[in-house]
Amino acid sequence: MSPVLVWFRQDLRVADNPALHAACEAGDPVYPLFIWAPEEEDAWAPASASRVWLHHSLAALDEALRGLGSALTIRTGPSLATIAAFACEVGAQRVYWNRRYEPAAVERDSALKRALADTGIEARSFKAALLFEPHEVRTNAGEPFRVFTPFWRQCLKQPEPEAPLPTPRRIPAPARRPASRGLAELKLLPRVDWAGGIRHSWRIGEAGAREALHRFLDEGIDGYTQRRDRPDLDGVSRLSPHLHFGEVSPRQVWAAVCAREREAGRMSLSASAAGYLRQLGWREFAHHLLFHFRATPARPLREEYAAFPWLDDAYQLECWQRGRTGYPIVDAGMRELWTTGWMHNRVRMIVASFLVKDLLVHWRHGARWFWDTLVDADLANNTLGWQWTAGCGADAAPYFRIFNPVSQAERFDPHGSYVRKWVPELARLPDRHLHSPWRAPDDVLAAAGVRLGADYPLPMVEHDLARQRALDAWQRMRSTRR
DNA sequence: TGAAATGTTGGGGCG
DNA sequence: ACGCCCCAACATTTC
Repeated sequence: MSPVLVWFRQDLRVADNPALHAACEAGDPVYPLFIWAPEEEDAWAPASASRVWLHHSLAALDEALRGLGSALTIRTGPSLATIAAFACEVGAQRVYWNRRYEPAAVERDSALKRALADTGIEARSFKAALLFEPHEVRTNAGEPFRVFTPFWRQCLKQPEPEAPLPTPRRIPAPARRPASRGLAELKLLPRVDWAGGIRHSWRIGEAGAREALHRFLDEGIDGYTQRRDRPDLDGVSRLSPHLHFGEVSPRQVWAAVCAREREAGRMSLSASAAGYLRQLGWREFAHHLLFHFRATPARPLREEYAAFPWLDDAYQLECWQRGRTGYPIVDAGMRELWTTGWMHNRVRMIVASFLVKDLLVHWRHGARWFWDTLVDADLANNTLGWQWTAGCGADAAPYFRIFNPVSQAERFDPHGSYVRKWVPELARLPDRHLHSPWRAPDDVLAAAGVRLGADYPLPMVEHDLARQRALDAWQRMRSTRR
């Protein structure tokens, strides 16, 4: 008998779980373990919305494990001491886990591996969260990639991602269940329950992830390239939180998309399927960048941007956070985020551009707010997204690419149904005035029951002026560099 | 995975 | 018939 610990982190699933699968192979007792150690995540411990998700996802994992004859043991950190004590307690000589790629996790895990080896415990880690390991994809010069397209081309030249592993038929259980903390003791749920919108918007856990994937394959993927930029339509997979917590693996998504294309009788991937897989590619790219450029959560990859003259007005930041900027598409997005823990990606770009360029608030404040409020908050994706918007990251939008919140709204929410859903006080405005109510004639506003400045704010900045101000600030940064 | 400013072209109205 | 202007449509440049 050689018991083995399986340390769960961001891989809260039983299907296609390499660490769990390997642990079950020999028939020795398996101890599924989760350790709550937020202080080990540097400044990026799971925040409010993520904790809600984590709570329910752990409950779902425990249930799935029980269905397989096992159960989840919950302990609190620090990780090293907890694992060492647990291994000693149950006589385990082996600890298996699936790899993470955040700087703090990488550092902690490798220290842990060494420390365990010193005490004669075998530690093995597995690839589970990504299709391609960040250190295995390199430019011809042996450097990490900084541009997405060549990165993804290189990935597609690699051997095809492995087929997903099956769920273990049974998880060998020890004779005696080890002591576990109760999930409630972790206090992941808020004391004042504001999380109803999140619970209502999602089915959290592995079964919910599978359901979302199949819904998307059945009714979403065919029109993906046409519909993916339309927040008013139901055109995206909404898999991001499930992927973040590892309730579904990118390998499973990859395999399911390819299988569906074969069923549809296609010889090669449709544009929509390829376009969707390319989005998984952005996720891979984000992890590649975070792994190789570890300071980027706090510092711009393009160092000249460290000198950018941000304004950082706390009141303006708060208007943005609360969805009271006076730009309907921005406010709709920020309110969708606050209510559901998620925002459509096109709208993320619009609100991010507004914060960083129209308000000149440092992208780190935006990144932090997203970190607190998104159920899919992911350090790699969040960092890439904000540095992309701010123009200071890898393959970033040039700084002068400034979104016009009105024309973006007119293009991507043409009938206004997205704005009407999240900014109901404007719902009765006609389409042509909905996205720019300050330009509506008084009688139109009156007929729609809107008093600007009372029912809905006036624009906090004038976009044309704000745009020019941002370009000026950028010029100033460029001249101080010399 | 922009937007605005500027330049070019070509059709039509008009004297 | 011709030159001229206007302007929309499209292309290019610039931020």
